Amino acid sequence: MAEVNRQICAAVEAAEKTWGIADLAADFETTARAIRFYEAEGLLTPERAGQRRIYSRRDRTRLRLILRGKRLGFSLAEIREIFGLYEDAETGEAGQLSLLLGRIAERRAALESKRRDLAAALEELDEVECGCRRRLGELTGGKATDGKAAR
Amino acid sequence: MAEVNRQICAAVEAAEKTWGIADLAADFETTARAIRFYEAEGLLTPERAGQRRIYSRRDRTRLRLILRGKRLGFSLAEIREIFGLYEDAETGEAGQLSLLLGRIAERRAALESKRRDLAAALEELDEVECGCRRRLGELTGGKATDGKAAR
DNA sequence: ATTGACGTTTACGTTAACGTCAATTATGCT
DNA sequence: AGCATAATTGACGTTAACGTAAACGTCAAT
Repeated sequence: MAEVNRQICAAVEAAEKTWGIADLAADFETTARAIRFYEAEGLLTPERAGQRRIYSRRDRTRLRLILRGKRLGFSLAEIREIFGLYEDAETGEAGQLSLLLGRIAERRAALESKRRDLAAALEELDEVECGCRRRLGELTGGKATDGKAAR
Repeated sequence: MAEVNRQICAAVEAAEKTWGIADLAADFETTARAIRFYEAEGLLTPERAGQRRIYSRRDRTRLRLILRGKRLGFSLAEIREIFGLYEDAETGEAGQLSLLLGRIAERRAALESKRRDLAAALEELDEVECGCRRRLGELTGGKATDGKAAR
């Protein structure tokens, strides 16, 4: 039994580094519950050592993509779709590949639309900050130090 | 009666253009229900003509901000907070204004973090597309090297 | 043999952001 | 005046994305 475990450990170490679910949760600042949920949604497929989940470097990459997608406002369903797209890009047949390029173009359009939204938001924030600084200058400048008359 | 209506119309036109809830829903590709919900959440405060809601240009701007925020993955609570920030920038006292600059900096950090996420996502999409095109080229163009590729 | 730390499954609870439907007004048109 | 159309309120339903709790397994160290 312990013999078998040592063999497995050796094999795993030789093959690749792995992590437990708590490690992932800590490293990515999420929870074990969330990670299991993503698995239930088909977004992660970790190995098993008996009952326990064993996460590889590939699983970590996936999780990073999931969380990034979430931060960008994508639903798990959309993220799953994107993963399918990534998958197809590697395994797809020629007939599907040109179709795939279309889906990739859609994704790109969605992302660039989001980029425009982001740029607009940043720009407006700039304006707000400018107005805020100007107002601050008026309020404090007109009281004690009367150096420059903002107008 | 028609006379009164004409007067009202004239007054309204002179003052500012307005819209009904259905107009807004159509223009922004959302629903009346959602718009009412945003109001209930304190994100919109349209005028009233008796029962009915009357939306000004300012309300439209607000709604645009709301929807953009949502597309960027912000919750309505966060959006409400941002609105409060915008509000304070105009009405705030000097003591609050420097505090406000801090909150603005936080917002900016959040947005730029999101921009990095976005850039990374676009970059990876590029890689996927490259791989996809390469594969497509191999499958349709090159059949000399069919050692393990084709079936 | 027990304890304690971690992990698992199952199941029900929760929150955000609306959708849906019903019952009422209000408005515009004829 | 009468009717269709549109808007409002209120109530309940729904979906996504987990949280939370219970009950159990496992393994190393005491």
